[in-house]
Amino acid sequence: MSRNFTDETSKFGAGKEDFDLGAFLPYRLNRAAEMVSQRFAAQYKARYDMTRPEWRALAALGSCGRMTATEIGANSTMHKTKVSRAVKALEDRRWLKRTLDEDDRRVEHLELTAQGARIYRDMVEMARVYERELVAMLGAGGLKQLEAGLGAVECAMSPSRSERGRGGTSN
Amino acid sequence: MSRNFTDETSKFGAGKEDFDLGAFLPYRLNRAAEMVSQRFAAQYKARYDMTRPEWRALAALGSCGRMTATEIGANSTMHKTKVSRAVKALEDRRWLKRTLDEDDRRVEHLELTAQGARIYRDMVEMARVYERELVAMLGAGGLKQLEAGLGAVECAMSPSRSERGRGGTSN
DNA sequence: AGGAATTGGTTACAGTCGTAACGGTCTATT
DNA sequence: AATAGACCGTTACGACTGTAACCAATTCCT
Repeated sequence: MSRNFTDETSKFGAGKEDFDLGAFLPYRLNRAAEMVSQRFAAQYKARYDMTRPEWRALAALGSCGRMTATEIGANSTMHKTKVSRAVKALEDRRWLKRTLDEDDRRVEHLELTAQGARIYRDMVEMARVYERELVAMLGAGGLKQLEAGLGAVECAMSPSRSERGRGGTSN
Repeated sequence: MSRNFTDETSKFGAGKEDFDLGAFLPYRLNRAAEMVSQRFAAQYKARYDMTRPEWRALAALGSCGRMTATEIGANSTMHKTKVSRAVKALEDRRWLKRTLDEDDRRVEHLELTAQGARIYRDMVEMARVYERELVAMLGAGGLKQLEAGLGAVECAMSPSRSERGRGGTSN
């Protein structure tokens, strides 16, 4: 039949094939990210019925001032289509204004409207408050370690190793 | 019209309303998690055409040996429906066997088949290799900091604060 | 005993996502 | 000048997801 993990509800008799998903880095990272960003997402979803792509696009535009869709994608690591849809949603709410480039009529410059800028400022305030809460919960030490660890990941994963699956501006 | 972020492509003239998405913790965590788990997901997707929920369920079953769908959800933090679909997919490939509980006929006990266990062992090997790669890229220091930081997040977010949006076993 | 409430698990539905294909525009090569 | 290639942005399509509703079995309470 199967093998030796039949009556034991834990993993310690098998010796070699014990694997704890809860200790697996990708899993832990995902879970932490979900928990941390879900809380915030719930806030802006409740307040503005905004999706995460929309918030990212808004944030990019708010801080950079005027960009193309491609630039938003690069800045906030979102796929083309996600950006396209988010931009359309923001435009539908009149938070965003498109302007065709005169020299190159493929690109359109995106800019927040006055109302969009108001929302952005409010969102930034929410983000700051949330981050303060987060820092309070993490403690100064935890925060420092987390930031260092994230830095290491970002550094390790960026444009390095022999990428086999292609990089790009996906998800 | 709008405001004062019209001709500056960066953020330093506004003084107060500069906000860098790239420094925002939820965003950074998400990005790191995506990068780290995407690489691995690409591997098992290519090798076994497995989705992430399927891998999580397989991992839970492989290490715990015999559980109910609800237990899998709790162990791997997945929503009911995700577990249900993943279990069905695994069953369709004959990697998984269901058995109705005699005493309580609502619950079904799930167990890997011999073939499922083989796949699991292979996947665990892949996971270990990948984690070693990861550790090599992070460096011993980065790894330690990341784990400490993740620990802080896990500790801070678990069953604590006055949850306003309900917790649960979602995504 | 018997109805209400709870639990395990599935599924219809609407929303979201990425792939791939597309239309329109620009650039390079010939 | 004309054709091939690259690029910006959109969209049809299939795959995946969570919400809510559901069925069936069990437990709780009176």
